[in-house]
Amino acid sequence: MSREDERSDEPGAGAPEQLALIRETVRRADVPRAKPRTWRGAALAKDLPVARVLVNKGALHLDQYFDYAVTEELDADARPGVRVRVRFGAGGRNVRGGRREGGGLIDGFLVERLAESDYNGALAALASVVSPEPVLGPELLALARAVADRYAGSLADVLQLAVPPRNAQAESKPSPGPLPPPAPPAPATWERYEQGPAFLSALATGGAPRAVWTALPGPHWPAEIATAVAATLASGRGALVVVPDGRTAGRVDAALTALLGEGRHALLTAGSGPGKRYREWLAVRRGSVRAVVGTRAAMFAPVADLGLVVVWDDGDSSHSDDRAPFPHVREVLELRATHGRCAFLLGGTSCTVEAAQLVESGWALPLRADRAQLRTAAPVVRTVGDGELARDGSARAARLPSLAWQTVRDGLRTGPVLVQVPRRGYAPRLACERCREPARCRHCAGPLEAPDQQDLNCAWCGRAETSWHCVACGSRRLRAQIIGARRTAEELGRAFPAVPVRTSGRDHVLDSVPDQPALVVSTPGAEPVAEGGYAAALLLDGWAMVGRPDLRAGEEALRRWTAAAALVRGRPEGGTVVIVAEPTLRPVQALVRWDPVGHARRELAERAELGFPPVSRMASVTGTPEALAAFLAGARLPSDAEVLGPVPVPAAEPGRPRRPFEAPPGETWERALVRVPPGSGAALAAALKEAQAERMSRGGGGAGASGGPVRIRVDPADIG
DNA sequence: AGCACGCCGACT
DNA sequence: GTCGGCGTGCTC
Repeated sequence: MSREDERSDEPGAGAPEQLALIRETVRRADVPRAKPRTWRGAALAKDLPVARVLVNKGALHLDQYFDYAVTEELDADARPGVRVRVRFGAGGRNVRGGRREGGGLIDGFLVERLAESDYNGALAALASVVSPEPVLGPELLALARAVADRYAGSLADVLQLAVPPRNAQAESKPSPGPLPPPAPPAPATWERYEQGPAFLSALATGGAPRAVWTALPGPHWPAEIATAVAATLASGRGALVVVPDGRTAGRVDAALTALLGEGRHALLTAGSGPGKRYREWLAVRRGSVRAVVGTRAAMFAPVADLGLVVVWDDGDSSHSDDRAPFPHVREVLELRATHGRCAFLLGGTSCTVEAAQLVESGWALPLRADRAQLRTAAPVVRTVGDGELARDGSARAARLPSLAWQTVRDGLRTGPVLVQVPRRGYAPRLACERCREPARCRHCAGPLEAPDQQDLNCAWCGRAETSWHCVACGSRRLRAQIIGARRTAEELGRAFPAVPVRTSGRDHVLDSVPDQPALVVSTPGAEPVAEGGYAAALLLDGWAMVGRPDLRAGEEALRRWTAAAALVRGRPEGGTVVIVAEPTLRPVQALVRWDPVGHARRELAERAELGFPPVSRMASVTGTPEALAAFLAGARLPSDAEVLGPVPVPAAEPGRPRRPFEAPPGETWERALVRVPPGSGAALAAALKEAQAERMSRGGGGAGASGGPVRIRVDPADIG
């Protein structure tokens, strides 16, 4: 392959002159088409001799197809969807003596075979077909295209996330034949939801319902997801389930196996290793497995005849990919449901603002249980606020209010008790000292910060605030919120010396704990499942959660609290939750009433009023001040776009690895936010992509005179 | 992004 | 006459 290419310019080879001739000819404007005839003497494929190739390079101005000539030798293997290698790069031009070299071998995907090319020049030949396995089908290509457009990213970048790296061993093994569709499953615990059985029968009969499902607390949701998958399989279609982490994937996997047996579904998680994962992916791609459960990369899984997509717990941050262009599972599955005409199920024990918006806009219908069902499934929730803590003298001494104390003691008589403690490293947010209203900028409503503990600045637009007062109560005093709960958990352990203490956290996550008295101390998200449900839970991270400097702080707090509380036994079995947090706080009230949907809807209404995502759409643009200024000056943003900032972004600390949107150590970068009203999101993404493409091709892209590259992120996660 | 072309001044 | 500086533009 490549050896042949490099040798072809040796003296005496007849082809170079001929090639030069062809090139001279096609460069003239009166010869519009390049019709490849020969390549270094090698005959071209007789039928459809042009291969349209997506070159695997992320740069945006390269976000286009390139045509290559298909030699007769590669004709049979060079089918649409296969991985190919091509020569790409400058130097492929007509050098002295008509030789052609340079431009390294680069990977790509063959997208299409054509009779002729619309390129005004001579085509280079396909260097090789990496493997005849077609990995990029038309549906996956269309999806990747839509995701790239949605996020102002390049197709190549998205495909890097969507198509796993090749493993020759996995390809050499044939996948087993597909099993016939199973019988439709019984609704089982779906009966607890008013629309549950109707939703299942719509799936089983080939329908495409869309639902936002507020799952009842308790252990049934993995089986409920499995039942929805089984109903879809019964209709002869495939199904895809995406969950936040491998542990959760394991639970849904077990539920699917229990319901459907082995061989009907694939588990796509990083935990299974690249070889096994690629083998499973291939089984899906080849149509021998019709159902998939996996973590976020599985959102692109090429399930044949997709009939249902499911995302569980869409508020979990790991649903957001950490590589460009940072697609979010919920958004990608929305695209799949819309384009592929398939059913959509978004489930969780809590409710994100985005999920509430899907219902509000009429795109999806709510799938909820009535209050009676909820009262059976949910534990009792009690609060202990600052006031009570202060009044309760003995509590202050023990650093734990007596209600919490009693709840733990009583719970330990009948089973394990969960204690949720905050993780380290939450930056405090400024709020009104009296009423806890977050301190916001009066111009753009961004969060206020006090970087030097002295002056107030807006984290979004950078404007200084010199005379802040609370918009809710008029107070002029601010407080930064602080924590002290980890020690409390340690003290609890000492107070019950006869009871074993188990911990679950970042580097040591427990899957489950037995149904025996124990104190289980866990950070949010790492809570083990208790086999018979927890007897009680103590949520000690109230302030840390609500005080995070993030737009989603309230929603995120409620999500983590409900996730922990959902592991506790229901009210009839005596399940009790105590949360140490101010009972007037909105997410605390929502937990007590177990009303995550109401909370999300209120947040949504506020976001709409303030012009926040997801009602409006935002994108961040980051780079050196010069690069950012040049980019914003050159971009043809939609007329309704509003630019906030720029503000300086913190540089990375020299020691630690750089986070995605930090400046390199020692450099000063800035960030601007661009926001558009509902309906202009696509126009914004297109404008940003166009401006980036123009910039890359003109300014040389690199650290040239134009000030270096800028980074674009649609739906930035960290907007304060 | 790479990378080669090409137009310029200094060298054998 | 030829080497190599970097500014400019293209990649099927």
